Amino acid sequence: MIPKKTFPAARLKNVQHINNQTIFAKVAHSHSHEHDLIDLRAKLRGKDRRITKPREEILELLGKEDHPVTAKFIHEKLSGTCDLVTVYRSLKLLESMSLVKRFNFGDNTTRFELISSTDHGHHHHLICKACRTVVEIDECFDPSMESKIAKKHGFHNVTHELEFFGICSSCQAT
Amino acid sequence: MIPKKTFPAARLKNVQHINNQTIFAKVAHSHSHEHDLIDLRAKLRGKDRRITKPREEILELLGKEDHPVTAKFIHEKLSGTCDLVTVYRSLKLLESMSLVKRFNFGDNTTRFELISSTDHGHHHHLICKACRTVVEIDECFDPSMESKIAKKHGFHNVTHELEFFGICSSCQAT
DNA sequence: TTACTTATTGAAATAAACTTGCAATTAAGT
DNA sequence: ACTTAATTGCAAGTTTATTTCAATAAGTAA
Repeated sequence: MIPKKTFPAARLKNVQHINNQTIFAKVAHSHSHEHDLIDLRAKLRGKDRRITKPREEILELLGKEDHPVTAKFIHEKLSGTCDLVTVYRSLKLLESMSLVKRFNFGDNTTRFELISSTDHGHHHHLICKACRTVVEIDECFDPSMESKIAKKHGFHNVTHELEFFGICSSCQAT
Repeated sequence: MIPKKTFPAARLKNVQHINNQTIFAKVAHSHSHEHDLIDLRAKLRGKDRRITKPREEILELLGKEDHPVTAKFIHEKLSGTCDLVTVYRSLKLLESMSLVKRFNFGDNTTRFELISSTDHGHHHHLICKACRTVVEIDECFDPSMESKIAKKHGFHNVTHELEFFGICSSCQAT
């Protein structure tokens, strides 16, 4: 909410700056890129589900993105090929098929990211509170913490969402 | 979103079950309870800001709650004493004064919690994906991880949001 | 290919969360 | 008590996401 006001332009255009981290991510993605479409076909087969142009296009677009993006962003990028409603519906489907993961960076909009085969979608983000630049983070804490918490409170299938927030180097200057 | 459909009643009533953890939290809160109002007065003084009934009431209500609650929930609890808009505005003010913290559990609604003097608002939650029960978590990972990430990417003032999700013991049965 | 079945889409309406503008109110200094 | 301006309430407006339903198109079988 705070950055929404302070940097409307950045939010509107959904700018996501490039740095070493993201370039790396981009390379990693383009490798598994066409594999995702095969995955889509495989998962849809024999399930009263259909392989449609919007679904393929959204998956392809996500494959090219370095960071989680909003439904609105996808719709704009696809400019006219399908309705925003279809984007929402497709993302929900792709999520249910574990091809896409949903993120929330605290600005009241959901972002979606392709689940890469390497980390199974489990990684975290470092977000600049000023300009909303996103950096992908590989590090994670010791998984024993999770199982300890699960055991302590009698929960099963415990997972976690972890995001880091701060001020990036270029925003520190200004 | 998924639990929204599966358990509409739980979400509607904003049910938050009681267990050992939450009872503990309640006790801890009621101690610092009146201290928060003093805090409010101190922070508002000499700043062209006013101590108003809605602000006091919201702070008092949050002091009695064990878990983050929505603006809507606060408005309903306060039943008619002030408008929902005022709740939103007050929460924003209280947040800016570091008296309240904003949380996002991935269901498209913001929840607010009083920042306790003991942990300075830094703690995490374990949320049941089925019934939305919330448990307060004291554990956190080694802070060196945070500084490492900050340094690596040239970020300053790095903080984090960490939430755990799973299925609670009573939902496992059903 | 053609026909058939039904999942999927688009468009409009709806819902929910949150914000904004403005006149009326009220807290706080004098 | 008077004055000033911060705050509130109400109505209207945004934004994000979902639902309804007729039209479309994907997959299957002849």
